[in-house]
Amino acid sequence: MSQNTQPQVGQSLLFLTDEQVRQGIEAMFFAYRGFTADPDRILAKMAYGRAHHRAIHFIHRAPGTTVNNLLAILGVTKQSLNRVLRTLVADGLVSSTVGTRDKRERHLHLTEAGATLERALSDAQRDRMRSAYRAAGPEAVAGFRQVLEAMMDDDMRHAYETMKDRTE
Amino acid sequence: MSQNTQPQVGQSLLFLTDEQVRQGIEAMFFAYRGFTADPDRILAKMAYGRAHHRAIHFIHRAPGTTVNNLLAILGVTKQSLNRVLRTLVADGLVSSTVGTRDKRERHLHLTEAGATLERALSDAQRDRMRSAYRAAGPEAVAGFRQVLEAMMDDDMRHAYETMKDRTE
DNA sequence: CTTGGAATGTCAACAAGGCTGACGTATTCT
DNA sequence: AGAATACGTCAGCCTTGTTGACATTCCAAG
Repeated sequence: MSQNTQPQVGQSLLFLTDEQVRQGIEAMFFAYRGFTADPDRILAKMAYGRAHHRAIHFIHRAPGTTVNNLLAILGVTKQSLNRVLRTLVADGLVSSTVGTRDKRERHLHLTEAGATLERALSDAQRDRMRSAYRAAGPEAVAGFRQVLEAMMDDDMRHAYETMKDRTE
Repeated sequence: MSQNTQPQVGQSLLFLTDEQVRQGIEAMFFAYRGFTADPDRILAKMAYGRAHHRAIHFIHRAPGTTVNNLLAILGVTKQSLNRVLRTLVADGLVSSTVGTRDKRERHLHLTEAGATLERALSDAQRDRMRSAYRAAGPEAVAGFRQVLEAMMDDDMRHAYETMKDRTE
């Protein structure tokens, strides 16, 4: 674990000290708390949690997505997602319509009310992200994204790239 | 990645499109999953969860820390932390000793067994972080850290800086 | 046409890990 | 002496994850 005691190795190796890496780990931990803090505050006022936010986010992002697809993106069991989805449908934030080609599938869309909540949540989260971006600058943002992408599991990176490409 | 096709407009405004920011949000979501995946696998084999990992991590990081201090860093209630701490002490991974200066305080340390688990967990997590760092390169890492720091709440940034400085 | 399998949904039970509120005990500070 | 602090604990609640079992609906292959 304790590599890099030789001085001449150059940054390409030197910057990877355990200490450096662990600071990254802690930064990730603390930053994720900030990342979720604002939407969490909004959600707490209603009877919703982070799971509802995630569902709403990705339904907004990929309208008409199927339950199975959403399952894969969110990485939870269908029972777990179903509980969340049921309340969202019951509360009129999400519509679940039977598929036309394959009637076993349900296609999920946000209703007006759902879209309104989505906007409130993502505005809050984007504001923080935007000011972090602004504070750090464009090059930092590029690096930020590069490291995050390299940190993902392969299948998650694939899901991420797919969604990314949809709007580029 | 493909904004800024107009060269002269200036990155300072252009790079902050909603789309760009939202991709950052999703990158953060997917990356955090990768970030926790490896330790989670280890912890699942024992009867432990992410909460135990966090406690162990910060006790390792700040040996002798008090319960109150740990509370503040982790951002949970003492009841919640106590539940975790109780099992860790009972299992002989953490020692809790009465303070010398102030006998109300308990100072927390990892035992040998606790340190061994800590190493296993952080090795797994560091490996992923390290390879992400390596893939992205030193400048990307600097940017990554800058954005994360800008994303934290003020008090968390303070806690983070304090711990960072301890070893610099 | 029947049957097997896939996609979806539902019910039940359970666990982790957050939370609040209340209370008790040491200890320290004022 | 009395207030404040640090810690532990009991009890109860919530969200969100898990398994397991089972029904329904539909597609497709035999």
